[in-house]
Amino acid sequence: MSKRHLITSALPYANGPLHIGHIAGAYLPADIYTRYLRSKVGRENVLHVCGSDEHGAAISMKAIKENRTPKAIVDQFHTINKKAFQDFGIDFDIYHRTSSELHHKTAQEFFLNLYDKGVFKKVENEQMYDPEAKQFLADRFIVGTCPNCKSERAYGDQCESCGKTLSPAELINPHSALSGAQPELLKTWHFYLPMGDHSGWIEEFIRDGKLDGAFHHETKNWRNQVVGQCLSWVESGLGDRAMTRDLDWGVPVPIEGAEGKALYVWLDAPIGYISATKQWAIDQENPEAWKKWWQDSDSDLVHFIGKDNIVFHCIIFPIILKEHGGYNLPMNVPANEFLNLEGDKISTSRNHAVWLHEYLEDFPNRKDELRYVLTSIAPESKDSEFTWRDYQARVNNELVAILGNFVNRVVVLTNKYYNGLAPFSDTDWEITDHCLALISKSQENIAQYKFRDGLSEAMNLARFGNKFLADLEPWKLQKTNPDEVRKIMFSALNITAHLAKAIDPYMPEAANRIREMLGIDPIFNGFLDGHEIGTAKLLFAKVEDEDIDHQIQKLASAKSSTSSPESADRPFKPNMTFDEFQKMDLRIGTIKTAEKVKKADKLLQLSVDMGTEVRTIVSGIAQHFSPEDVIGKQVSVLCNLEPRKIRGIESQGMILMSEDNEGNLVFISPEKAFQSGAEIR
RNA sequence: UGCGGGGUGGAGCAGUUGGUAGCUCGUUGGGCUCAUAACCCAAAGGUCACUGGUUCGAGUCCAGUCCCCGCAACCA
Repeated sequence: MSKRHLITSALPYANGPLHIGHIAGAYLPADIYTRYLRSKVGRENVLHVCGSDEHGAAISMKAIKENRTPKAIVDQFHTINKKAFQDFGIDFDIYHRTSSELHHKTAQEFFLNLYDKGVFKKVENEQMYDPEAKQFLADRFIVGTCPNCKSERAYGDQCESCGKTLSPAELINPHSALSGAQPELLKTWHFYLPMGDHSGWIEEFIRDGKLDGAFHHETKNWRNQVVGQCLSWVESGLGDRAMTRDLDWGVPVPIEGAEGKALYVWLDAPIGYISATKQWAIDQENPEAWKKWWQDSDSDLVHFIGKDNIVFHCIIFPIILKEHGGYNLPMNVPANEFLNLEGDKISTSRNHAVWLHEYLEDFPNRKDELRYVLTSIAPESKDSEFTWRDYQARVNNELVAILGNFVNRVVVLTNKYYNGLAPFSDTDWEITDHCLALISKSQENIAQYKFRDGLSEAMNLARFGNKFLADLEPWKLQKTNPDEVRKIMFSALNITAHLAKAIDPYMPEAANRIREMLGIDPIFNGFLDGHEIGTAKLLFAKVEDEDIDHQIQKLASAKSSTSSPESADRPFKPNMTFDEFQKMDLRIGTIKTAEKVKKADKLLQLSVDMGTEVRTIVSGIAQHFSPEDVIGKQVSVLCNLEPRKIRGIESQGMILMSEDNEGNLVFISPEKAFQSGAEIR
């Protein structure tokens, strides 16, 4: 009986659509791995689960900002993303969601199990509460004066001026970053996971691949960045981590007296893999079937994720699974690095992204082209980059010229010489063995999570085919030795059939089209005498310059257009009184000196001549202007802003700037040279 | 500055336990014409970021320096 394989793909967060970075990072490698395994050990022994992650403060905040309900937001993106995955052909057995009742129940059961075992520490503390927004505030959402250095810009978790770690209660004059209201200190309590208690076995698990002293997995197949990041966490000491939040959007903590508390989203989300499996089992009308995937020792668990998720999947979730007991721990967590786009990182807020659903619209019937390119450049060991020119080059020079062309020549020749009836001959074992060797090399690479290498081995089969034809030149021999040509074409057809198998996990549609042309099934045992093949159809079409130009333009205009989510919605602020306006002391100043502030990328320290005095002002413009650029410039200065220490330097005012949608900055300057200190009214 | 990852021919990347530096694309020359001006062959092109060290021998190990990316911080 075959081993079973349970594959999970990171649950996409349901607050936005999917882009190519998500696909290249987790879903495409997971899909390739799944397809490979299904062909190897049978469909019934492989399960691939995923779903929307729909909880957490970020969705809650987005809902408040957009004046919608959290449910409306997650419904919207769950639907969009589910459809995009389907259209792209990611082979999930189920795409579930964490807002479902089944998930809530599952997560609560999990929590209770650990709670009863005393795994959590209940810690009482006082936490800031925003009476206007009516919610507890995360530490980062509280601003106040640092008790240590008196900086007024300290956050609830840390003061950036002196670097001291703080708790919100220590802040002097704290206020909410949400509403600006004075937060109240209310008593609350939370359950914490003392991760430090587990660091011993976690370290052994990550470093040596051992669990409870016994062999668990091969560490050499784990990626550097995964092992490195986990060990660095362990070495710097695992702390206590709160597993509950004071939040009304999430899985309620199922304990009496815990009303208004929800499970921490990172506790709840990975359990989503389990509840997804349960839902799948229910859909199969075999509700207990999920257990064999999660609990049988002959089932392998693999998590596909991006690098931002590493510690949650390699440290926190394993602790939870092990403490619960009876669950398998991951055999591998092949986390990818990040994919950049046209020289810049992908950014949802700046709309610098290639959205999956838009690609599918703009390039209909070209899923495999994107799968090919994203696999070729997958950020397996370091960040990599997608450019549209590269996409075009890879499709035209590799997919079209090497793969598509080879298949086309074979099918065209067979039709031409034999009227579509495959010539029958003895199997050339040298050729066949070579094909099988390439296929197994390709598959070994997949098994070791080296998808780029595996794809390249599959492509080598097409290269081998082209060379085979060029070396033997059947089109020349046909006139003098047609018998020999029959042998050659029989082999060429066999190579093509093997090629379909080799590319199947990577490009399932192209593989199917090859099989259709050859008239064969996925399980192929050689051509029989009298086998009929179909007519030649092009596997891939060239990508034209204008398509690429269009995409590049689209990216450029997306960056500056108001369609970006950040800039689209910038309503005017409420009216104020003339008195309030008069409180502002705005004047013209002239920049005399400028220098970069040490240890801060973005800060310039300026001295500004205000006529009667010279002021020191620290401004966050270092990435846009060098000191030489700004010396001598006349600018608008807000003079009576409360002085503030930034990086230890007191800033005595604020330079007024304007910023466009691309993030470019300009000074607000007088239209001609003017007297320093002149008032602006 | 803290943590992690990385710096290899024009571009994108491999280089396992140290032993003549590889792959894909591009470039140049040639061949072929069955094929989506596709395919095949050949060539040019690298002091493996830098500096020291260990070694008979280092891209590969050790130390230091510089640079890039992500996270963190900063952006009054």
